[in-house]
Amino acid sequence: MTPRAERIPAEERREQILAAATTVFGELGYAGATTDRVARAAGISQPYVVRLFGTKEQLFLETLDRTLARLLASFRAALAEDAPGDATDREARLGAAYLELVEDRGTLLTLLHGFMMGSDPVIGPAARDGFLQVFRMLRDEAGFTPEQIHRFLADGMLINTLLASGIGLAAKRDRDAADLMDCTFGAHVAEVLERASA
Amino acid sequence: MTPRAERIPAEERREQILAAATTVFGELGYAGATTDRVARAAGISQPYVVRLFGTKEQLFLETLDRTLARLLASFRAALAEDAPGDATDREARLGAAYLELVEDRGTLLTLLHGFMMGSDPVIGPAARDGFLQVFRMLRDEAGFTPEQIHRFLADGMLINTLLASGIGLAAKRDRDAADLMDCTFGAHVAEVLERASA
DNA sequence: CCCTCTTGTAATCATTCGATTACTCCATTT
DNA sequence: AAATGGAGTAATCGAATGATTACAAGAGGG
Repeated sequence: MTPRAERIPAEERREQILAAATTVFGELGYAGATTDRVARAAGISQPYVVRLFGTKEQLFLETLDRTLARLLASFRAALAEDAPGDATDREARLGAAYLELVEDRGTLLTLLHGFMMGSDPVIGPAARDGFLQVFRMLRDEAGFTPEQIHRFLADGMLINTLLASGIGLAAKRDRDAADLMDCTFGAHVAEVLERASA
Repeated sequence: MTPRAERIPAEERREQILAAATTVFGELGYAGATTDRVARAAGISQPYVVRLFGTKEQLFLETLDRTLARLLASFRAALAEDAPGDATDREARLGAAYLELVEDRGTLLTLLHGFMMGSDPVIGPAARDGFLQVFRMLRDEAGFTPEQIHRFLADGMLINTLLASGIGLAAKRDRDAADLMDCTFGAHVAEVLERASA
């Protein structure tokens, strides 16, 4: 039949699909997402997604790689800003970089869904390796102390979880939910989280 | 055909199924788990699981309730120990209670998988409500300060994520993985995590 | 002894989903 | 103008899965 989608170079189309997949996998997880939903989000047909990536598993792996690369790139950019080399200052800059990533819900949620798949024989190792890349970055490139690493990762995971649970939506009606977000991160971060949940 | 499974009162059988479901959902998540795997883990047939719980969704909701109840009960028991009422001391006792829960991988992982389902119209609200119950407990019953709540939840989520990712397995072979666990939680907690991942 | 209720299964159904196949359309080349 | 190859889809297939149905087997009561 007449192709509805514009004809676009395969390389560019792959990138569109990966962007769509980041959103869909972030929202529904690996098992919950379907190749058809990714295809619709990318504006093309389901078989084409499969043809360009081989399998759903491979699509997820490439999506995971892409989100991890974005995370690391964002951190490295924050570290590269010309600023005093103080460790506390670097911590603040990385924190700000993380908060900017929250704006693109899909990136952080896809990463988190990857971490949750530890028992998968293929995705599990890939996700663990990604986690370790982040760890090494904080240790070797950011020069964080163990305690700084601990705090940074813990705060990140809490943000991820609150984001994934969609508690920002509840915060508009539920007083306790709003309290929780203010309480755990202060008004500024809470506002970012709430905005991203909408 | 001759029933292989022993005849057991329905109420008791439900509890067995919920225990099995906690393990299976914790490992595979809601979408990734099948009613058949839960049934096999409980030693009965798949249709019987469906009959006793109606739908897979309902089974997950009840499993979630059960895990949340266990978490809260464990915390309340820790708070009830006769000991000086100091807030820092309560924090330590709740932390120890949490670490004990890690031993039963399924409980914490099922909760975490529930939190990840924020976009589900039925499970999402239930999971958010569960999160808020924990929050209110820390605030009202444990008397935690906002900063204490923040730290406690953040550490919990990091533990959950490391547990889910199965990084304890990698720690045996990968030096960085072992470093990560030691680094973020100190040798004691790292050992618990490693044991629970096996 | 029969009746009935509870516990449980085998068989099967309908749907969903990932994947495959065979095709169309269009641009470029020769 | 015919040939080639890349971009894309419709149709369909097979496996998996949640759910339904119909049935079996034992326990207890009258």
